[in-house]
Amino acid sequence: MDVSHIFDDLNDAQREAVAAPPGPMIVLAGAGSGKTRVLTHRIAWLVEGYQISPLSILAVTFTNKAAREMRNRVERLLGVPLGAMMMGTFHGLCHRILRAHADEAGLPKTFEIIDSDDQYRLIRRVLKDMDLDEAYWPPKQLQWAINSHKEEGRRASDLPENGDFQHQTMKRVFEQYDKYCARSGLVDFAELLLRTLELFKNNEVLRAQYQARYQYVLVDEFQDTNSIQYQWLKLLAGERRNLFAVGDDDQSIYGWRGARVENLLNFERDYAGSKLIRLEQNYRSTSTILKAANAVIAHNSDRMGKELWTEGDEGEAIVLYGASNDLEEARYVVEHIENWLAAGNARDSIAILYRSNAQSRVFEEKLMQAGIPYRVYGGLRFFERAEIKDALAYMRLISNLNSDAAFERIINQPTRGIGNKTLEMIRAQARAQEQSLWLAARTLISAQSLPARAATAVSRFLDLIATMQSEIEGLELHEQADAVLARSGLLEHYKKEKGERAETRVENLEELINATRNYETEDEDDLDPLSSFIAHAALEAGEGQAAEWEECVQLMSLHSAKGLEFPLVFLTGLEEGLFPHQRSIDEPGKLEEERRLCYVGMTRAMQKLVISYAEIRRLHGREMYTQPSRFLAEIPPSLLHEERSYRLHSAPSYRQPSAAGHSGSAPDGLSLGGRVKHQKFGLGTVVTVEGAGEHARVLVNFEEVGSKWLVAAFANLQSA
DNA sequence: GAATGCGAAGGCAGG
DNA sequence: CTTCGCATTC
Repeated sequence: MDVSHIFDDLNDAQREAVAAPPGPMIVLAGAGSGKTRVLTHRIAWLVEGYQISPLSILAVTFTNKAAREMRNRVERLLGVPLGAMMMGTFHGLCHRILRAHADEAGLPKTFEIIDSDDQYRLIRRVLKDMDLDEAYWPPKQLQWAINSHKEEGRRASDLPENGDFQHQTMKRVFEQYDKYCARSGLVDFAELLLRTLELFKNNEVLRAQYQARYQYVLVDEFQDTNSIQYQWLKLLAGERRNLFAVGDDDQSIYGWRGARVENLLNFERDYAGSKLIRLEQNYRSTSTILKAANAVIAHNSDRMGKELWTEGDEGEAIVLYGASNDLEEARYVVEHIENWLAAGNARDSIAILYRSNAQSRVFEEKLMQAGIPYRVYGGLRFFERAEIKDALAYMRLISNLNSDAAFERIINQPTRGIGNKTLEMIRAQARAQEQSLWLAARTLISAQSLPARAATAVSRFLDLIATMQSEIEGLELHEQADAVLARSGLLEHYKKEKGERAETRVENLEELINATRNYETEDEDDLDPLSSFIAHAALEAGEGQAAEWEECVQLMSLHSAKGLEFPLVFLTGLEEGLFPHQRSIDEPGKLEEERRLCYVGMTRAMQKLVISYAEIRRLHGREMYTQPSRFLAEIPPSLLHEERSYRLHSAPSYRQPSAAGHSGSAPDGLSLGGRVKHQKFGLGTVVTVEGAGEHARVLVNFEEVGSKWLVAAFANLQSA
């Protein structure tokens, strides 16, 4: 048998990983070391070399995009379609399993997936029902807490009974929230995973069935798995222990989302005799870029150890640009882009990376002025837009009348004379009877307990939904969508609205019909097309903008850049407080994650890397003095070519991040993160410095009394 | 009940 | 600087 097409273009380490005998195995794959190649070739080798049926292989990824790409590449390698081979995201796979075994999992057949926005609304609803003040119980925090618990495999009933008041309340909200979900058949993202894990844990028959089916399990981006995902994988792999995990501890950047790098270390402990292979040869970047990235990441402790190298050229020095302010930073970046383009390079060879999405605006303005097409990743995705969510809510309600989230969203959208008062009565009824809003509304109408006007409006609405439900039955999916948009009055409502925004909304709605037309129901789904599409919309939020194939400069956050590569990369906003982010500075663990983020950013660059920072940055509508990021001082100076804006006030200070670098402008001795002592307030940390000289104000976070704004000239702060 | 205007609060990363 | 809830007015 000729298997040369599988092994020929692999290096030794890659070949060793691909050809390894079945059994537990970790591939520690550095950035640009051919991770996806190893995964795809491994699958090809299992199929051709070991004659494993593709149906016995399960490949798990984190994004739909990665799953699609893997499938395509394996198909190309093997030259045959993979058909029903299981490849997908954790969430997508769990969704399928739960659909197939809704009964066993204790879910209604028609359960629907809610995204984080729906979840947020729902939690606020619960808080209101429980008479809790949002000011004291921030819904965002509760949402975060609930999700974290679920990601660790804890349910409300697992929380201790005897915590303090805060924990007690948290527990109650959690309980109420889950009750609400159960009542309306809602499943959030974390629940999707937890439910499936519990199903496997508690149902031996089912577990055995899946273990028998998936004899080989492969995971991509293993460092991003959370606690239950890892348990899930272990359960599936079972006694056979054929778990092939690919990951990179240095690229673990989703700790805030529950990801556990420790899983990489636990793997070796849990699977005695497991094999570990390092891929350290990089095929992406110049040696200069790699040396710099290696130097930065070396400042982290708790690494599994890995150093990238390349046979490639040294390449150009990394440019480090110190700008006087954020506008100037953007000006420089755009100027640099113009030169690069003038040299004959393509626009899509360029990426501008930043820590937080808010930073994109300045770059957008300057690019627009220069007439350079660009594309911003992130931000509002297609299926997250208000008008699309409205349209989907109609579809959701039609396919599941008990969907309260959908009901609330559209009962008065477009306005049909049902106000808060009426809605509140329906809610009260629903709460009292523990039934869905739909049922509650019906009850109220038949009991004639609503005012005449409201009753007419509500029964009109109920009739509308019921009529639509019967009208669209049996139609093609896109005809259903079309009918829903027309009958609901949504399209008309947005058409009547004036302004540019309304126009894009109408366009988006039309795009939604296109999306339904192109949507192909997944093979093994036994759902009706409409429900299938709704689930698809929740699981895959879609691109930030409708696909424009014009060649564009790419703007994106560091997080969304993971897995991508560009000849020219701008790594911007390297300032203390921004990158590393303020909320990460005090905790060593979080700081290391920021450093990994920096490493991810640097290793995106193939030929040229430009790093920049600004001395003054406008943030949240305030001008702030900033200090160069500590990460800059971690790059060997010999690899850098420094350029600076002539307007800079002071000598470069990034070499000593802790020293007061702005003696000319910032008040003496006060630097961000510096420890100070105030006569009355005691010890504290400088959080923000604003203004200069006599007018300088500082925000100090005091240990005893919290944050206070002080005028530096009068505060008489001593450095401590 | 709907439209408009005001003040307070929140502000990171992503599926 | 924005968004969102709330109160006021129509």
